[in-house]
Amino acid sequence: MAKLSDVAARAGVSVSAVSRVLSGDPAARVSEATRDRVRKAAAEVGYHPNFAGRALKLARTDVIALIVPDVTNALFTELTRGVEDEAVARGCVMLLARSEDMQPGGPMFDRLVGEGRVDGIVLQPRDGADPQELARTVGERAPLVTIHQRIPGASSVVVPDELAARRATEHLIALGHRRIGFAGGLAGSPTAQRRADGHLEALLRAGIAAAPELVTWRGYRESDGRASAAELLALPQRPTAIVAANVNAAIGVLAQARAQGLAVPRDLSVVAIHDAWTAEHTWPPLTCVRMPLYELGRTAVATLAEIVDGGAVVHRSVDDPEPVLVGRESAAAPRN
Amino acid sequence: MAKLSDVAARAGVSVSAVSRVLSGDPAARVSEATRDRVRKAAAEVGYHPNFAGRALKLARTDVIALIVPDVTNALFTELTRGVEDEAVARGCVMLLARSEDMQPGGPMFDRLVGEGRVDGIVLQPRDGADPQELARTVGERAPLVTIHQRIPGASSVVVPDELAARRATEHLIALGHRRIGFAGGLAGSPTAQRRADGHLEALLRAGIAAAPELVTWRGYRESDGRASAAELLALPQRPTAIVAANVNAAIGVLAQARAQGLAVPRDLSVVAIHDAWTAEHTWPPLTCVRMPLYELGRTAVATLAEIVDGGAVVHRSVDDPEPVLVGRESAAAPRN
DNA sequence: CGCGCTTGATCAATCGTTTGCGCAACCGGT
DNA sequence: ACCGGTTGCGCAAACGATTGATCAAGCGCG
Repeated sequence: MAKLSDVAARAGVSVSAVSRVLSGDPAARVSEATRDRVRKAAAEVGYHPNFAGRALKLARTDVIALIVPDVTNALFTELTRGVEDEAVARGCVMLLARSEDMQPGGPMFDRLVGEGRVDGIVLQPRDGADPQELARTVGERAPLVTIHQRIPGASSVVVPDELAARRATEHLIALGHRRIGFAGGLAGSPTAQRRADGHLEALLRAGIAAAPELVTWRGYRESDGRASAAELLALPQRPTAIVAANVNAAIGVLAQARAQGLAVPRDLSVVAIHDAWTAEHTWPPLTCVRMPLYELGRTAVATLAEIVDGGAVVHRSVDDPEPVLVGRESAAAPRN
Repeated sequence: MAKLSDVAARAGVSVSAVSRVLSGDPAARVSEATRDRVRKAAAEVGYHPNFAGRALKLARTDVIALIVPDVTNALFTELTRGVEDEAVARGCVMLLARSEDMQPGGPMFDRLVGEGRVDGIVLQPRDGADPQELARTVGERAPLVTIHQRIPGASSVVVPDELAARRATEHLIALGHRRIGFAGGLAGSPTAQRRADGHLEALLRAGIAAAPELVTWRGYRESDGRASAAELLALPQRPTAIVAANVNAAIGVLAQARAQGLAVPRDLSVVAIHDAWTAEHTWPPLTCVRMPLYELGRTAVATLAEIVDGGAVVHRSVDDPEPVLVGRESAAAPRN
């Protein structure tokens, strides 16, 4: 692999000159003729600055880690794209990690931050993770931006969960539903709380009395959604519609409905919060409220960059674009 | 962040001594007393060797990249786990590459290999990728192990595609099916070829005449499976069962069957090659042939390590555990 | 007592890059 | 011709870890 001194020799100048030219410092005093020769030589030998040498000198790796609970979750496609696009735009490479492996305090995590392999971390904590502990194990050791959730001392970025849930419920109300179940996330989870709030707000605005038994707190996974649906559909007076707080949970809701012989949307309407490509392939295709996850990813990286550069802790909500309803076929008017 | 000299100062020895103790070289001549003091001091200051310094000196980063066409594909969960486990076992960090940019030839890829950020690459080429071109853009620039597919000059690791397909078809034959469709992968793809071969082999062994119109070559995605099913189910004499060469395609097959009002498995049996958690949540849950993808991942990394250490190009097949049929509810005896 | 050998530890060079500083050469103005 | 001010470039010192070379003791042995 070509190094700086190779380029220097080829161009007949010193390594410092080459470094200055290639780093593109306009304040550097190098003649245009030399610049040309250097650039030409660099191109000829296919020079790329050695990562280790650079990182050692600059105390910076231009690597940021994105840690999510499960990389194969279709929901993370958009988030990941956003993170990566913004990272690339800032000249960084993204290191994608599964949080099972990257448990703060775990061996891999120690290597990442302890050995200085990354400049900063964008973390989406697992539901149920302890914020205090995360603050200790992560926040104190590396620049950190959390997603969906705040932890003490770290910046955070969220999406308008409450508004999205409200939109979902309002859509069902507009279709004529009055008894609407809510298949929510885990009780402790901040997003679960916000989404439940949004749902209740919609009911309130429509003058519909909220019934506690119509709200479950089981989680965002497929099996959680299925359990939620089983609970809601076992109610004496069955809901005619269910808002699933997560698109994966919604898939579980569909499965449970099918298992009970209920046709969607004829017997039960379903609206999910979040959109993902999987929602197009369910039966019926899921009506969703799409969240600005791509922008969430970009904003997270931008925020992280501020922290790395010494900026203050900040909390942002990504409100543009707004959550928008994507109508497919899982929601219809109730069959009186 | 604590460095070697900090530990040295605290233990009252030189940096070289510390380095030798901490690197665990048994040949190093250091007294047991000093070793203890060094280890104690290192633990006290929480020393982790600086990545950049180490990489610079050793010309090695202990990072391997796993490049797959699409990280959110549920199929990659197992593969990724295998790769990561083996990487960790060998003291490496796995860099999971997602974007189109990371694909060979993209700008990020150039940074990865050009800047020496990774020691080697485990690559699952996209279907339809040109082997010659990959050999040029990747194989010549970094140690490389490919998955599922060979490219010139690089080691490769595969799973027994042919056997798996044979098992799938044999299962349907055992259930009594005689007219069996095969929803295959892209025509040029080596795995598609091997799986189709296995399917035909099963028919041959059972003395069933193969009909070319019962084999499609559309690809592994959901939409491909759907198109394949549409094609097969439009045949004058409809197959009573379909083997989907990929679990994602199988989901598409289910969707198409449903769209045509066919009940699975009453009107149509479906068996998929590969297993993934998504297969448990379809309707009906998919009968699959599970492939040793976790072991594939581990073997790929082990093979890559050999190459990095100067080993010769080698081609392996992961045959343990064998492909095994996971019976769920999408396959049954044909009606009448 | 001196020699060779082993043991325990330090010195210093090295990896590739960046960057503050110094040093010529050259400019225009007196 | 002299001189302050620029311009163009190279020298050399970091950054943190590894490792061959080196060196001072200590020991056994004749």
